[in-house]
Amino acid sequence: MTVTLADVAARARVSPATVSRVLNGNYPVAATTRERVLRAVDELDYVLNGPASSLAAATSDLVGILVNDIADPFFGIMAGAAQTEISGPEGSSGRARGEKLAVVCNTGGSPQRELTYLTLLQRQRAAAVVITGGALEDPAHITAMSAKLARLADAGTKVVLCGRPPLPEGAPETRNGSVLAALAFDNRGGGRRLTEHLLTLGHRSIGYVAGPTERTTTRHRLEGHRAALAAAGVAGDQDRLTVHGPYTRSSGYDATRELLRRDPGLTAIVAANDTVALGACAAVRELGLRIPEDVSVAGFDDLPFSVDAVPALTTVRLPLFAAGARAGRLAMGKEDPPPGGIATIGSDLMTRGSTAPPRG
Amino acid sequence: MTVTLADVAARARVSPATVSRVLNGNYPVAATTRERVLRAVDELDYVLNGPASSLAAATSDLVGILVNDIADPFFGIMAGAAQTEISGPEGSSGRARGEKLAVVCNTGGSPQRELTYLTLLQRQRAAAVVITGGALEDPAHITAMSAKLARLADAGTKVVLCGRPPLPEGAPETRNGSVLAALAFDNRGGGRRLTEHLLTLGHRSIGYVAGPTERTTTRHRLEGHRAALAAAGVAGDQDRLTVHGPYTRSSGYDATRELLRRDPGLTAIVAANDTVALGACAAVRELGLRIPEDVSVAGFDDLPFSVDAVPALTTVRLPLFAAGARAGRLAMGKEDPPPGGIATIGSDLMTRGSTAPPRG
DNA sequence: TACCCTCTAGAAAGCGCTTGCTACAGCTCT
DNA sequence: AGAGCTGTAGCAAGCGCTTTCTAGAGGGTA
Repeated sequence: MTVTLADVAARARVSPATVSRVLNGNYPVAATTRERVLRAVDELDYVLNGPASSLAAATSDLVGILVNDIADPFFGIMAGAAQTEISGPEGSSGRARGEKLAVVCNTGGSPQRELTYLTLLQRQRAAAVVITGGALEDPAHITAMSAKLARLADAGTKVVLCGRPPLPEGAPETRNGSVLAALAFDNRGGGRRLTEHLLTLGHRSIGYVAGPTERTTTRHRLEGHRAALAAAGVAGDQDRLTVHGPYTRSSGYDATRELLRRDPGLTAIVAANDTVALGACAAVRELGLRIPEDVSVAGFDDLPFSVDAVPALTTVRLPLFAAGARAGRLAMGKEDPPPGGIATIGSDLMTRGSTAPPRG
Repeated sequence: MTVTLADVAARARVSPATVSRVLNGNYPVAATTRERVLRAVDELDYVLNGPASSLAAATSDLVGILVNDIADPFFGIMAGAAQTEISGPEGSSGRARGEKLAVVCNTGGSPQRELTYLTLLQRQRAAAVVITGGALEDPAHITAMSAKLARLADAGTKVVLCGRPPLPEGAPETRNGSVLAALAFDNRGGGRRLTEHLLTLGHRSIGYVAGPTERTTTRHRLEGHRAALAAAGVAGDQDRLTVHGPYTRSSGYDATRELLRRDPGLTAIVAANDTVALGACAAVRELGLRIPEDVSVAGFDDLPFSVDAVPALTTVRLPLFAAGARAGRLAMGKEDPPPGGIATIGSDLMTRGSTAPPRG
């Protein structure tokens, strides 16, 4: 049988209530008594029963972090940063006050799974939930998400969005009220500056390898791209110069071959993110073209490996770590939410070797 | 107030016991009754109280996956695969039987945090724990881990090691018995084959950028490397040709500069993993040397980006996804443990463009 | 018709903790 | 010296489920 609070109490010759209070540190206990209790805890190797504790206290110390793809450093960096803030600094004992169990849940980009995880976290009476990454723009899913988040908020769970725009405003109950804070990346602005950079270099025929359709991230980056083109008066059938696909290397590879097949005169390829850009580079090279002499290639996110690509990838840096950490602090109540609950996180254009003026 | 089982029972005009049985599906309930209950659940938007359920049933549906660095795809791939097996296929409702909440916990490589997470999971009465990645070879930590795992096992938590060698055998109670299965990568063999490949190409002066000391992964890969050298009769002060550092790009960069400073005649650099290799490549290039003409560079793991390095990285492929998935199945009891609870997972040498015969 | 199954459903006893309230010892204050 | 604090500790009532045991209904068998 596992050791219970009562066993510790018996050993320390106090009541269970006192043991509980020593462990929670939320009630005055005489130093000598505390000492005795802690010794008993150690001697018996007692570990609190989490479910019982959560049930009685009607709260839990679980904090969920939802990510679209755990194998993608884009999410890993944000999640890791958030987790650091939530779980406390390295070396903390796990017995301290305010310690939370930060866990990351991998939705695989599936809206269904996203909802499932939220339900499971609701079941566990999670203290907070951090949802990272772009959202699916399907009306049914948005409605379901809004309802689910509202219920979570009702139950006292703090909801923070990180790298995701706030919920669209809808019926009163589905308004953004259930979300403590939304930290949105400036994908539109980043996309625009990136394409402006290419335009400044002299490019006029630019292919775009977009992310999956119906995702906010995809749409915003693409909008920024097209806004830049429009502002520069670049005409052309943009739909023909755009191919959608998942955020994977092979998608970048396939899409780039397709784009260069459609229009061999392209002088630049903009990819949905760095991973996709890597695939694009591979495709360009395979066609016997040089980067950046024949074709410039650009990515987005500035993941760690991007600077090591050859040539180094021109991309848009997103402060993933800082954003994740901030989301973590918000979830822990260690930081005040931005005014209106919404903050836009800026992005930086990183100009590197993979982009250059087009030939002649 | 949130909706409780009793509310649902009242609405469906049955007893709470019946509702519980419908939800758990572990007791015969007449079809019409079940129908009525499920309708009530839907109408009230009822979500089970996890802590209460776990308390009463003395089990929980939490499964923890421990990783050393969540921002590293090495762990992300394994964790994602395991999670897929544990959480069920995409589209499952979360209400189905056998559904578990797979969560990943980021230890950041800190032994302290590793233990903390295990305690927290023990608190939650986790159904299973998957521990990924190499272990720290500190006697005190090994003892603490063994004791902790034994307690987890006692409490009915299944423990699976993935990409980590079995616990060293010690006192009876700390024997491997508490671990359901250990899936260990053949780091030694992979390291040996990699170096054999370089030796076959003709290299005799090989620098080694090792991982952090006191880690099983580091030691095994290095042992493989040295075994190959010894077998080929290559002499030399190997300690001088080895530099330790974390599994990061900058470590690879710094260590490589140091190695080439110590011995400018090196014709090859073997890195602890692909990320480190990327840093090594950057350093080599910065010194005005070409890869592979002047210096060959090799990595380990075959992470997705490695094939896109220029030149593509010669490395050792580890079946991360398959191993993670298998660990997940073992944790779920969907697969029988290997004989003796220990399985060694093979590795494949991937010969690519970053290695070539030395000059002259 | 009487008896014994088989099915379903309910009553109720916890699961191990938290916390509001009560108790009382030792002081301070008047 | 009596009243009123302050500081500690215990009592006991739940928290919302699960599950054992009990009970009644319907039906087959002798």
